[in-house]
Amino acid sequence: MPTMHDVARRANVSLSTVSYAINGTRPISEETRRRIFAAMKELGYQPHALARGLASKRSRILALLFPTSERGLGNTDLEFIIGAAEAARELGYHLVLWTSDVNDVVELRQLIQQGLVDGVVLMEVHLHDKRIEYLRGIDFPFSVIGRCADVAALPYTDIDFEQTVREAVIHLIQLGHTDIGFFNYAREVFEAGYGPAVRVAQAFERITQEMGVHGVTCFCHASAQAGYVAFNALIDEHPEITAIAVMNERSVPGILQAIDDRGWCVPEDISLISLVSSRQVTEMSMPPLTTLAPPAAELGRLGVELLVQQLDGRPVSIAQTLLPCQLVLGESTGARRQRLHEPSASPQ
Amino acid sequence: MPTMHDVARRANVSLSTVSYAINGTRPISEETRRRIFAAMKELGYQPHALARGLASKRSRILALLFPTSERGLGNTDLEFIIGAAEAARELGYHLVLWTSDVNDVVELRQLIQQGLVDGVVLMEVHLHDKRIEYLRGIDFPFSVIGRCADVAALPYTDIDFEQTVREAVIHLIQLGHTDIGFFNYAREVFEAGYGPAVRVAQAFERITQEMGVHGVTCFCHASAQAGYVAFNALIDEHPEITAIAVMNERSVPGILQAIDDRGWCVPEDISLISLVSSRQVTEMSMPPLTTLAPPAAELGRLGVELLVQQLDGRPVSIAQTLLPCQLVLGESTGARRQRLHEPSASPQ
DNA sequence: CTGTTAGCGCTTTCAT
DNA sequence: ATGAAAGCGCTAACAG
Repeated sequence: MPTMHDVARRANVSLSTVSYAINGTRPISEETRRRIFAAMKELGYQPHALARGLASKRSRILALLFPTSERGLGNTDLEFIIGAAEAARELGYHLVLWTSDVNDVVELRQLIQQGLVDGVVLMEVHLHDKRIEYLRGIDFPFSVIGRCADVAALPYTDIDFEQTVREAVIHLIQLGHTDIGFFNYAREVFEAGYGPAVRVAQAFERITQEMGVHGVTCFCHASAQAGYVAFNALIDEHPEITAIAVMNERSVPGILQAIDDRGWCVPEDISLISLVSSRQVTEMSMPPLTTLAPPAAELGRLGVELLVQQLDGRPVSIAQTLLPCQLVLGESTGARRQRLHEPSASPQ
Repeated sequence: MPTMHDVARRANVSLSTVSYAINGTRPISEETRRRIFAAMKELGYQPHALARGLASKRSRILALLFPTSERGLGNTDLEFIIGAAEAARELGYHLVLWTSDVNDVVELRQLIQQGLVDGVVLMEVHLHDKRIEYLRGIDFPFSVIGRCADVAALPYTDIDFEQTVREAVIHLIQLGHTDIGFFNYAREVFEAGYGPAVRVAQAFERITQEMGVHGVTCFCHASAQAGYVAFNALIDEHPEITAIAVMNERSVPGILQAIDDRGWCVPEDISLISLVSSRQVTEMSMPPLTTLAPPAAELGRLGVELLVQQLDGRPVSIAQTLLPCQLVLGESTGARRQRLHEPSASPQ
């Protein structure tokens, strides 16, 4: 494996000149740089990452911290990760995956003290996240996918939940729906202050009111069974509802089943829109769901870019970005119509 | 940030003694090692990963090569990754995620030449994989999740497709089914020699024959629509079929819809079993599917362990492991029954 | 059992 | 515009 020394000799220059040529850290005559790069190519030279990192005190390695044990990683999380990995690569960084508990500051400190990484990207942040406190305390570069409570000077990227809900509601209104149900996460999750649950709930209230339509919120655990039960309860109490927005994709199969059991059809008798579900997931439904697909890969990408911006010392003026979800039309939403069958409390 | 030098002075020993104490590379008197570790603790010392790697020529960093553009990321892939990441951590290694094209040997070479990683784990290998040829050629440590054609001396781990199919068929037979349909991937995929498609097909043929039941194989693209069409075609031609095993989970929603359109019920009129689908995916169906869930996390873990074994110079005698899928009972399989409604070629 | 020292391959002053 | 040389923090001969 050729070293810089080999390149230097072959190009008839000193070792340091090669270094400067590679890093562009100081002017090199055109002739010299040509020779150097030629020598590099001939030798198939690649700078040694560890040596470079040790000498420059910049490893060009980032860590992506993602808690494993949380609420079960979904399909979207993989896209985050891939997005982050690709962004890192394009920016000339390596990405190491670091699975750890959300609140385990000890492990985080160990990771950082090893001097391996220049900065970290956090996923699944809590509203009051120990890790963020710690990183702020020691002034170690980081960025966040999601948001904690105190976002002052926090470099983060997150989904624009306001826009997401607005677009969903507008879509339904345009189809003629004026009575809209909303399935949030379970009440516990909401009350624990899980960001997305809270933000979407607030947005739904505000926007339905603003638009002058009738909105009914209900909480629902992340399971088909819960969806089945919750749907029936909701419709029994609010038979006027003709469209439902679901924040909680795991409950969708149950909802669909409940609809079917009433002898209803989607979207003829009721429209269904999923609120932050990836295309992949919604395509697994029959009929394929209309959804507001989250920009998962972009979020991962942006998380990395935010971090690299800091590391490369560029101005980080606007380091807070909200990304919109994108309306993907499936076959689960349609024009409001009079239902052929009267709703009945018990199916069949 | 304290260095080894600091520890040495505080413990009143030479720098090298600290090194030896940490690495256990040579005997240290109990008294001395006590002092050293005390000093380390007091200073909160952590060895510098880059320096250590540079000096020892072992970075303790692994790369997970993850081809992104292939056949769309599945839910299982994330579990692979997590499994691998956790295993690496437990073994004292870091894991960098390297997304790249399956056939891009150039990038792989660049990665390796940087000297950053001690070895690589490959995912999504092809039967004739350029990367494997390359790695074998330069004798660089690696392991494989999946299998290529020439497995001689190949350190790999993969799903035991034979066992998977056998268990599925037995499950169905025990429920009384004797006419079983099998949905493979698309014909092109099969003919291109995609390992899982080929292996499962062979296993299905052999096992149904061996068990003396009637098996019908069909190919099907990975979409709900394809599933819908393929199911109807299959049943029209083979109305005797009462159970179906699906290798291709993306077609399942279409199959379910087709069943429903005939006025049939799952599992009363027909049983459905999914062949290598994660629990997560099968739970999204209504009813939840019976599946043979792949040991995704274990595969990832094992891939890393296989690699680390080589790196740590342990005997790698049995470096080829097949892992079984696990039968997870859903509600999509049940006893064979006389169908109430006669099958009809065109639904409704 | 412990210390001394020469690198690992590169960056970066300090000179010229 | 280029070179020489001092480290970065650690490992691993070599010496005792």
